[in-house]
Amino acid sequence: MQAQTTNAELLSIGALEIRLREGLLLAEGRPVTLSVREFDLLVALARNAGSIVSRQDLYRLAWGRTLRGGDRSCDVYVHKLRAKLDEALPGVAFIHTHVGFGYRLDPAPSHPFHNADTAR
Amino acid sequence: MQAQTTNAELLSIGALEIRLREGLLLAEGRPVTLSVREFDLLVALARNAGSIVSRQDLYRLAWGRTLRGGDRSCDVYVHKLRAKLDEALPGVAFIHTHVGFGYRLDPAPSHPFHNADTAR
DNA sequence: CTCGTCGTTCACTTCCCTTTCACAGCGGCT
DNA sequence: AGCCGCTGTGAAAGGGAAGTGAACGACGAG
Repeated sequence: MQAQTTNAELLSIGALEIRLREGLLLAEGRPVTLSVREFDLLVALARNAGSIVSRQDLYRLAWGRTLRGGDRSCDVYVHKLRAKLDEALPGVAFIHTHVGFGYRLDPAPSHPFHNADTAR
Repeated sequence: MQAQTTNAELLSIGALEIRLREGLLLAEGRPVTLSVREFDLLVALARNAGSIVSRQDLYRLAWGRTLRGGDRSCDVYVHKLRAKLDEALPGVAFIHTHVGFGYRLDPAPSHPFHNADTAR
């Protein structure tokens, strides 16, 4: 269910390859530049891929301390991470928001249908 | 008749899998996005699957307070939940109405007959 | 010193959730 | 038929949660 064994040195999520030792992310083989926080956040999500992770848990996993009330850094970094992932792999939604619960990492096509540019 | 032990971490109703800790619902393995209220309502129904649960009890279980007379929020959320479940698993009726008594969760094929494409 | 990156926080916007209202449909009862 | 209670359903309103751009200070490289 997880992406890999907990202490593996490699996590694979869809077209993403996370090399833990090196702190390196590959998207379809192409390297993606992430900051330390961004990388830690991605790892925290990837280790629980398919499951919803609360902000509390995310913060504890990626930052190593407890989330204080009103702290939005989690959201900000999810945004940064999304931007980089979307740039690396447009059309694939990786991070899904579950309002009131948290975030979930899971590769899925962005907006398959419902597009229809029947123009107007 | 229940879906599982009361304090299990997982409830299974037909093709539905409810992950209590995460607040996540899976329909045939596919994640379904629910709001907090919708999820709590589903859990309340699922914990009593097969039995009729009164609005009073449903409200107390899902909202945590007592239902005031004239409050329709219960009905409204049953409707929302039905919509999402039907979208996730068309052709399966999960929530059944028992007029004057309450609602009952129980997976069943919806309207096996009643073919009706008499056109028009 | 100067520049650029990073992490954090703030302010503002946008979207979603919840509640409530209003009306329609359906039985049952008189 | 007409009345009435119960449920289904769409939509408006308000509040709260998440998205987003930018400022600020810290830090390391050059």
